[in-house]
Parts: sequence; structure tokens; C-alpha cells
Amino acid sequence: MTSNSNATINRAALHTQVADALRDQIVRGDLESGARLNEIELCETMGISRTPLREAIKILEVESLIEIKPHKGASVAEIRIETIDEIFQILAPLERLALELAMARMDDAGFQTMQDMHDTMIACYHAQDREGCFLNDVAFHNQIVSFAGSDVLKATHTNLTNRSQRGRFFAPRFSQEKQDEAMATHEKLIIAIMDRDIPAASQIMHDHVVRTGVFVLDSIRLGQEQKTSK
Amino acid sequence: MTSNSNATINRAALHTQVADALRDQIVRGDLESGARLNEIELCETMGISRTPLREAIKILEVESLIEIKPHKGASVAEIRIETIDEIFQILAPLERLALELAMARMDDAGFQTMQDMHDTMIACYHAQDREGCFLNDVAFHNQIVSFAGSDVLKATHTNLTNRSQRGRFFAPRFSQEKQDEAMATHEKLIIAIMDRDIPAASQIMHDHVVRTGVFVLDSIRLGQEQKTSK
DNA sequence: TAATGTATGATTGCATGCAATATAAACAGA
DNA sequence: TCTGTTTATATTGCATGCAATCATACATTA
Repeated sequence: MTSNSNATINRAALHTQVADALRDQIVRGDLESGARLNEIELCETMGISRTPLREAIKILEVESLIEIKPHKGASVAEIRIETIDEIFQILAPLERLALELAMARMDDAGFQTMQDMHDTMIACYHAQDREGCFLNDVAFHNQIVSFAGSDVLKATHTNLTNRSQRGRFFAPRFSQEKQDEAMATHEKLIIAIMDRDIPAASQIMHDHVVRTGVFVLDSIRLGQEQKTSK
Repeated sequence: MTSNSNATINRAALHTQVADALRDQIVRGDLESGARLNEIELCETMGISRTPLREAIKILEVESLIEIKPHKGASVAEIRIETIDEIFQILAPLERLALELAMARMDDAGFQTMQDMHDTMIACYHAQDREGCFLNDVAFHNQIVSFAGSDVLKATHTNLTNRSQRGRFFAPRFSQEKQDEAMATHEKLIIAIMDRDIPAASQIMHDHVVRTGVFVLDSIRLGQEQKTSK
């Protein structure tokens, strides 16, 4: 046993832990859009007092994951279709920038990492593992942003993807056709990356993100039609 | 006198007012980088209790304007030269996007507004009013982002410019030469805008922001050299 | 009956008190 | 003198209490 027992885990302040936990629940879809956040109720559930909870709520409001109406309380931010659209519009040039920066900095090991991650995703694709595909795709894009070496870009990107991923849970899966297209694009992308062709890779990435946004929006609209036609 | 006396002003929660006030002081440079924020001291100054202050501090931490070290306290975030660099790298594609979206949406009145704002800035330039020049330049860029009609873009942009503007207060003014170059670029920009030439305007905007970043970084480096050589 | 006013309960907003932690100052031993 | 330890003080972190506000139901009046 190391010198660190579980007493040392609590280095993070309570409000941080609470914010992390709530953020996770919101992004994962466990807490639905519009869900009311009753302070006393939540406090009892989490076994804490209202002060750190209220601080956590303020944090998540800045991240646009929670809405606070004065004297009325907090609720999980409603996620509008226009917002998802706006997020992908921004993500496209940001991920393009990330890729340009990353390719300018990466060493051979970095490029190999990208190739490996791509291969892992492709393996999921061939195994019909859609969840694995999604997770590896997210990891692939995150890795590129990390390799870019810009803390500001990383933080901005994380905030935007946190919000965009919320859309995933009220949208049906992509059609096989769209899935195939996305994979084909990724194939072209990794080739351009391994070729060290920054302009080509940059353009592919931008268009890929825009296209992903279109797919997500279509899925959401489809989901909404299915709901209303019931 | 209207029906609203000053009793109705307090609709905003205390923590919001406090956050706004602190943000303003940090962005304006009244609170210097690294300045310690003693809770009790600040509370007495502002005439409030610690609870809303602490909530405000959490808000500004998410905005990267304040750093909190657990059990050690909050301080105004140190602004590093690399951070300013990263911010302008991101602002360039974001403002390009903003201009593209804005030009696709603006009506003739919108275009006229842009022309008017440009003229106002040029007037300041000819009057050797550097402060006016700066403020009108900021307003010009903000107006474009507003016209883009994307709340997400607007919020992201506001956060980034808040942070970048902090650099202004520890950097010497631009040289006349750089000032001239910036104005010339603005002239080309407004012409492309009024021509409804989106690709041209888009490119000019992107390069203009990148160039502004270079200017700001050069100024900061110059300022640091002057300090250390004293 | 519709509209307005009033009272009650629930919930949030803010202030304060106590506990936990970090900084420093004082001190003891080598 | 230096180093390690202890003690004191200041400051933050968290919990709780009270005040302000809002929502609901009910009562009153036109």
C-alpha cells in the first residue's frame, strides 16, 4: 500500500467535485434538458450542504450547461437545434486550426499515435461496434486538439464538444450510409495526415466537421418528427 | 421621471453584479495580474458577505480570469504571452467565420452600420485619437460578431477578447507604422465588405486578426525588454 | 363567474459561524 | 547558525440560519 490512503483523494474542493459530477450527468444525458435542480433535494442526494452545490451550479451556468433564473432556481439548459448548429459551425474552423497546429508540432511518434487511433476506430467500424466507433472518433479528435498544444484551444473545444454531445442522446443513430461516408472521410483524412500534407488534411477536417454537424442536425430533426408523428 | 425608481434595479443577483464588477476591473487592468483576492477584504470593500463573492470568484475562474488554489485563495490569473498568442490564433478563424455569417445575413442597413462604424474609427485615426481608435476598432469587430447571429460564437468571442484585452495594459502602444498598416487593412476590409465580396473580406479579416496578434505580441515583448533593461 | 387580493408553503439568496488548512513565528536541539 | 518542530494566526471551505421571493390555493368583490 502506498502512503496515500483514500484520505488524500479529497484534494479537489467539494464544489469542483460536484460540478464535475453534474457536468458528467448532463453531458451523458442522465439529467435531461429542462430538468429542475432542487437545491435541498440534490444536497441530500449528494450528502453535502447547499454552499458547494450553489457554487457548482454557478460554474455550470458559465459553461452553458445550466440555466439559472433568479429566485426561481436552476435547471438543465434546454438545448436548441440552432445551438447545435452554431456549435458545429465553430468547431469546424477550430478543429481545422487544431490539426494545422498539431501537424506542425507532432513528431513521428505523434503521427503514429494518430494512425493507431484511426486503426482502432476502423476496427470498431468493421466489427459493427457503433458505440466503440463513436468513442474512438471522439478520442481521435480530442487527441488532435491536445497535440495542437494550445490550452486555450483545448478548453474552448472541450466546452463546445460537451454541449454538442448532449444532442447525441435525443437523436437516432446515423444511417449506415452516413456512417460509411464518415468513415470514408476519416480514411482520406488519415492519409493526408500521414502524408504530412497540411493544406489537404486541414481542408478535409473542416469539411468533415461541417458534414458531421449536418448529420447530427438531420438526426435530431428526424427524431423530432418521429416523436410528433406518434 | 419614469415609473421605475432605483428600487427595481436590483433584479440581478448579487453574485452576478460582483462578477461583472470584478471582470470589468480585471479586463480594464485595474486589478493586476497575480493580485491576491482576499475574501474578507473584498467583502468589506464591496459591502457584501462572502457567499456571493465566492460564487462570483468561481464564475471568473471558469472564464480563466481568476485562478483558485484550494485553501490558498484566489488571485487574478497571470496572463502569459503564450496565452495571448493562442487567443489570437483562435480569434482569427472565429472572426473570419463571424464575418462570413454576418455578410450572409446583413441587410443594407447592416452594411451601412458597418460603413458608419468604420468611418467613425477613421475619423479618430485622423484626429490622432488613439484611445478612440482602439475603442471603435473593438466596437467594429464586436458588431460583426453580433451581426453573425450566433449566440455561441458571441459568447466564445467575448470570453477570448476579454482575456486578450488584458494584454493591452502591459504593452506599449503600437508604433505609428503598425497603426498605419492596421488602418490600411481596415480600409481594404470595409471595401470588400461593401462590395459584398465574402471570400475577399473573409480572407482579409483572418489575416488582419493574425497580424493584430503579431503586433500585440511584439508590443508585449518590447515592453518586457524595456522593463528588464532598466 | 371573472378578476383581483391575500395568506400560506416552498425555495432561493445572502449572512454568519465553525471547522479545516495553510502561513508565520517562535522555539528547541544539534 | 541551521534545521526541524511546535504553536499561533490568518484565511479558506463548508454548514446552517434567517430573510426575501415566488407559486399556489383560497377568499373576496364587482
